[in-house]
Formats: sequence, structure tokens, C-alpha cells
Amino acid sequence: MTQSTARTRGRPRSFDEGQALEKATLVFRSKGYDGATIDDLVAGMGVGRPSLYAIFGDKRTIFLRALRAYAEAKGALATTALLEPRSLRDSLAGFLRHAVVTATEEGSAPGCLIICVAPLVDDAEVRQFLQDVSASTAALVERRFRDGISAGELPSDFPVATRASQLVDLGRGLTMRAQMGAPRETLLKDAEEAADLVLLPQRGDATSEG
Amino acid sequence: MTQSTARTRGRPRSFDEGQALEKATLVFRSKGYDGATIDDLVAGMGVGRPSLYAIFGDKRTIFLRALRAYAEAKGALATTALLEPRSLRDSLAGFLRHAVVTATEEGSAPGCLIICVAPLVDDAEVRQFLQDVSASTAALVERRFRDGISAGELPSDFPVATRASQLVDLGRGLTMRAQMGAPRETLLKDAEEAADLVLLPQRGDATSEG
DNA sequence: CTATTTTTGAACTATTTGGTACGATATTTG
DNA sequence: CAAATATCGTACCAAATAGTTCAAAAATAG
Repeated sequence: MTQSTARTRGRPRSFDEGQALEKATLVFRSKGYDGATIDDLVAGMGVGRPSLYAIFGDKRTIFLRALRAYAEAKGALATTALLEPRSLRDSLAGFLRHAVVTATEEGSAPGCLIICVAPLVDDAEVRQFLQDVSASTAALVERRFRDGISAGELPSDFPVATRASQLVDLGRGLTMRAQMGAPRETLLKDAEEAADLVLLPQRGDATSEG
Repeated sequence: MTQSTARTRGRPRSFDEGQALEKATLVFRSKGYDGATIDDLVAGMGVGRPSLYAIFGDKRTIFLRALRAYAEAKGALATTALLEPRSLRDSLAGFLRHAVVTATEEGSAPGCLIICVAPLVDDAEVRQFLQDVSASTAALVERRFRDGISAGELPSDFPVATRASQLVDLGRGLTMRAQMGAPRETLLKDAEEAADLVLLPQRGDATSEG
């Protein structure tokens, strides 16, 4: 779909580059980084071995590309959940719900490439990327809290940074439990309760409900 | 120390079985399960290759033994933190502090064998063990909450199961951040704030402080 | 239809890895 | 000191793995 009419010379590829990367993500999610062999990727991506090296590079490069694509998709989902116009509680719950849903997708191994797999990869570039993703995710939640203060959904002294970090940590916990086999229903319920938790009013808090 | 006087025939071992298992834990924590080769274990445990197989078995068996020993040690720490006589808030904060401290120990790779490494191991026995550990950890926190209700530290309608699960999830989040390189100081601060969060009074809650 | 270009599939090589065999070594027993 | 026993270190083998080579296939350009 990206450039279907841009006809190029030579034998056409038998696969779509983006789809192949998505399939690589599935392989890494189910086997981990070290556990995934080149043969696993060849089988899972539907790409011949020489083409794999020619077009995607070695395993490390494939993983980095899959990770970036995965983070972009997941980040877009999170941004939508948090920044679309809806109540603050729904924004937070939606953010966590998306995390749970992608971590418990049918047909793919439970878990998350960013949270469960990538942290174990011994690579400076991966580490840096994870720190960036982590920071920007927390910043996104924090921004939603600030918007909530502006909109009068939260008191002005709401501890935005602390609560943002905590919400993200709760999401990590949910995702790890998904990886460990917890059922989606349980996690979805807990996602709601996690959203409620971080919105509990402080002592001496004067916020009122609508 | 376990049986120093129980002299046995033949050449004595050049290593201590328990210490070797601890070193195996370090290897798995730093390289992951699939990432750790037998040679890594041989080098890291200080045990010759044939002795490794003769005494500990193959990699899977070594991992299971290391995991059980690690869980027992960590469980004892958690039990102490939660069940020793101290204030409820200190119990919870202590529980999280211990998790942070072991996950950021100097001289070993950051992270936790149970939370960061084991969930990626594709093995039914490991999965079952993780579920058991997870359940008993949450049950331990829940018990501390119940004790708190009995002691008047909490209102009788405190949602013990929900808050226990959330505290454990927050701990998972802290541990994952340790794995990702977050500094101990930051995590220790966040541990305190996580303990405070789960103890925030509910709406219409009449609990008072001492 | 021929030449050119690009991908594909099979086979190949070198390296790493898991697991084992065997002689040397260190200790207890008599 | 000699026999028995258990561990240690080196070396070895088979299987798996990473990465490459090369001819056949499939498309376009002239």
C-alpha cells in the first residue's frame, strides 16, 4: 500500500516489508531476543534467509527496527487514549486498557516487546531507546494530568509527576502479569481500579465530583 | 557451613554448592535464560563443565534450582519486611524498599530473576512456579492489610485484595525500571510514594493518623 | 525476443554450543 | 604406603547456528 504503483525493475518481492517487521515482532515476543534464531525469523517473517540479511540486516538490526515500529504503534494508541476528549478517568483507564489489550492479543504470545523483552537485550542503543520511550510515556500521562488541572478535573496541587510515574508502573505490572498468563478480563478489571487509585483525592483535597 | 564436618571420601569439591547457585543467579540475571550459555555458567559459577552436569544437571535444571533458591531468599526478605512489628506504612515501604535494593545491588546486573528474567522462559514448570510466587506474594501483602484492619490501622472496608495486587504491581514497575537502569535513589523515593498511594483513604473514609 | 536487474531458494562454510569420555588429581580408608 | 572413591581439567564429538555464495526465477527496458 505504501508504493504499489512505483514499479521497479527486477523480480518483485514476495513479501511486504512492514508486515514482515510485524511478524518479526511476534517472533521476538514469543521467543525473546536471545531465544529467537535466524531460522525462527526466516520462518516467522516469511522472508528467505538471503533476503532477510540483504533487506533487514542482522538480528540486532531487525530487532531495533521491529522495536521502533512497535513503539510507534503503541505510542500512537497511548496518545489517542490519553489526548482524545474524554473524562480524565476514562483517559487513564483507556491508556491502561490499551496496554492490556495489546499484551493479551489472541494469536500472539502474551506480553509486550517494550516492557517484557527489550529490557533484557544487552545493547546500548536498545537501552537508550527504552529510556526515551519510558520518559515520553510518563510525560504524556503527566500532560494529561496538567490538562485535567486546567479543566478543573483535578486540584491544582495534584502531584502530576508522581502520579504519572505510578500509573505507568501500574501499567508495567499489568503487562508483566499478562506475560505470565493472567487472563485479559482480570487485567481489564485491574486497569480500571488502577486508574481509580491514582485519582484518589489527597488528604484535605477539595475536589468534587460531577 | 552446611556440613563442614561430614567428611566424605574422594577428592573434595572445589566449590560450595549454594554459592555456585547464587553465582548462577547472577549469570542468568545479567544474560537472561536463553542468553546464558553453558560456558557462561561454567565461568560464572566457578565449576568445571563435567561437574556442572554431574551435580547441577542441564541449563534448565540449574535455572529452576537457582530460581527456587532466589525466590526463597527474596520471599524471606519480604516476609520479614511485612510481618515484623512496625507500622503498616513502614511494612509496605519496607517491602518495596527490599525489592528495590535487591534489584539494584552493586556488583550484579540490575533487575530481578523472578520478575524480569523468568517470565520469558518458555517452560511449564517455571510458569507454574511464577504463578505460585505471585499469588503468595499478593497473599502476604493482603494478610498484612488484614492485620492492619485488626489493629485499627485501616478501616474495615479497606479493599485488601485490590490494594495488595496494586502494591505488588507497583513493585513490579519499580523492578522493571531498575532493570532499565533507573538509579536506586529514585526508586527508593518512588517506593515510599507507592506505599503512600495504596494507603490513601477512600472517599468517606474515617481513618485518622497517630 | 534479448539484455538487464532484482529477488529467491538451495547449498555451503565456519563458528558456537551442548553434552560426554577419559586420564590426572586429591582425599579417605585400611 | 596402597586401594578405593570422587572430583577436576582437557579434549573431543555431534548438532545447531550465523552468515555467505551462486545459479535459477521473475520482472522491466529496449
